[in-house]
Amino acid sequence: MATATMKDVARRAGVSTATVSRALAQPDRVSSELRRRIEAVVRDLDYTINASARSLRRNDTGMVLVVVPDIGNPFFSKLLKGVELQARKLAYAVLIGDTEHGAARAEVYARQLEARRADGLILLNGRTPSFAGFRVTSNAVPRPLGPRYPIVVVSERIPGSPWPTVGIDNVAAAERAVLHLADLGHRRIAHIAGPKGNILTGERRRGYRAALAKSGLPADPDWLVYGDFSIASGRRAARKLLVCPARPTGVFAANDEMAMGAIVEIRAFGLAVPGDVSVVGFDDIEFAEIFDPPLTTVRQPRFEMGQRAMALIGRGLRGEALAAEEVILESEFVVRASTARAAPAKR
Amino acid sequence: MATATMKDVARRAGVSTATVSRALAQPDRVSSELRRRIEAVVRDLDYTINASARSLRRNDTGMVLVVVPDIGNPFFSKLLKGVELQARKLAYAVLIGDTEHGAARAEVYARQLEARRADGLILLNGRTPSFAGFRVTSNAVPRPLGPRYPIVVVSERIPGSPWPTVGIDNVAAAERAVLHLADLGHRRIAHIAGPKGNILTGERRRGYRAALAKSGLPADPDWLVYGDFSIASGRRAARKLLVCPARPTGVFAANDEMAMGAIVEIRAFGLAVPGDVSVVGFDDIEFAEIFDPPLTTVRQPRFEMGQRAMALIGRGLRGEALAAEEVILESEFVVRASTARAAPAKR
DNA sequence: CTGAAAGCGCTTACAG
DNA sequence: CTGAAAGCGCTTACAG
Repeated sequence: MATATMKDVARRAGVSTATVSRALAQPDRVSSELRRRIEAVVRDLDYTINASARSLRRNDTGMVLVVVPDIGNPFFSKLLKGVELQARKLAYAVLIGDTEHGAARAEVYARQLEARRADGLILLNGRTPSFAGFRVTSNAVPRPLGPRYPIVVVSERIPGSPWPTVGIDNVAAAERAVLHLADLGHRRIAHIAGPKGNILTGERRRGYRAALAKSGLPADPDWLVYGDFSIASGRRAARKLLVCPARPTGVFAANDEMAMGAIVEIRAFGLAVPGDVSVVGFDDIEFAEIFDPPLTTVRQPRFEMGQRAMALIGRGLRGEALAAEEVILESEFVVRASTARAAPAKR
Repeated sequence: MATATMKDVARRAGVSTATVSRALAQPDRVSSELRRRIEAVVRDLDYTINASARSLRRNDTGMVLVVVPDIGNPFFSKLLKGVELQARKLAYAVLIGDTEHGAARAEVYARQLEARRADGLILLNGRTPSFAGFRVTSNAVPRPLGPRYPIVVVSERIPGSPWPTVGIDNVAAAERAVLHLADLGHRRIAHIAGPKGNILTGERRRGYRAALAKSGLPADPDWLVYGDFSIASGRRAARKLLVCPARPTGVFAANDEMAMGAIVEIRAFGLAVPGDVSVVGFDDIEFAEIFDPPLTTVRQPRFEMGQRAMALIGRGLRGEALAAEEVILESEFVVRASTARAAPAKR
């Protein structure tokens, strides 16, 4: 049995497809008698509109695409809920694409946008998709000059991009986290950074260095180790730090997962957290609070970040031009039990 | 500047749109000279096919929809990666819809399928969408008899549904978990169950009861508490259990988050885990291993579940009829440090 | 190997 | 308030 089309509905209701279309999209432009009749037939035939046909005709889709580097990361899932909520308010559906940290997948999803399968794009992966209106064509004419659809960047800033960005002040937040360790008397403070290419890595590392400089603390290159935001990489990083000639007593990790991994490894090494080593994370994911010890960390307003991003998309969708403004939301430093005063003996 | 269409490409390459279409979809059906010329123009104009137009014409979309009850739950995110991997192999893109445990959102997403925005559907939320070909129409003729697109159910079985289901044997896995506690000498074993309507809740509760019966252990109604799979609900449940007249020494939680929440609360109460109370979880999410204590739990082959589900969809997409078979994958019981022998004094 | 033409299922000015 | 008709951008038998 073939799916019913609008034509079937029209025939059965004894009206034109134009009227059916109106009855569904703008009910008050149709007499109430016809509307009722049409609605009955729609139910009867179990009619559902063909989204492709409507999209083709109206040149919009009612969908927004969100490109995420890793859907398994709790940081993103909460943010996505914010996007969803706002999208619902605006009557848009959200299409999520997981790039698994890869550029190839990111291109695949971005192409969905180019193919007009979505009306807007939220980028969480810090990459400019190659389409995005920047390509210089073979005859050296840069075209088109602007994107044809709203794009908003979240969390992982894309320097020089023409799109609005929603995020926090990572440098300041990182600096504050490290100053907290310094205030507690720690003088050998290490940093477990994110992956090297990542923009957040640079920003948080900058905050780390600034705090060391401000506090007059040394910056031993051994104390800077790179991870990839995973628990496993936090463990690996900690193993390196633990065998440093000058072992750090404070560690600032660029996210909570790496902080947790580090703590597990520090304890396996026979040291106490925070007794021997204090550890600070970043993000404040749900598990941070119930981890042992509960993690001192930087809380990002993840839900709000998602909401704001989608709200911006909504404005773009309504025809407003989106400037390259930066929306900087407040982060919050949350002190829990993974940090403590440095042991006097160690100083 | 308007987006280039196939017509623009055709004109500029001096061929018909038919040839452009072929050059893009079936390159070897076009002479290599033309193919090259067309490809150059495509690059030049930055042409991307209009997915709506193609979908409308070909009556397919190259997309598969996955309906998830909660994208923030690590159980699902890993499963989604399995879906993604397999989808990529089959050249399909994955559209994820988060229902946030609600029926309303589930309907919204399911409607996307009805509207032909996807070619197949993977249901992780244990609900039959109201469309799905089961509705009885107003004139009492049940139609259509079968779904018009492949549907696969994962994890949360839908009893009586005509679709293939991928999952584990939850009853057996739960029974095994509880027998583990019984074997350790625990005689007062509680269960933190999932939410009441959920199918998994019933299955795991059944396993719990079967194990008690087999071990000749009492089943105090006070020891059965319902949660909602969240950390917070695990904490609430533990608070109830801790004030039972006959306090349990073993707890089987229906997922890892609730187990973790319970452990936090048990410790806050002044008891040791596993010293005073042993706790078993379910799922083996990433955090289970680095939790303190590392969680004894049931490992579900999440990635494989996703892969298998998508593989089934793939077969359906190739025209094969999908039977209502159950694909039962092996789970694994993982013993870690959250369980220990019952204290003899307590017996 | 290539093109002319029909048609996928809608929406929307336009006319009445 | 309603309908006839054009057209959105593709694909694909069919003919050559």
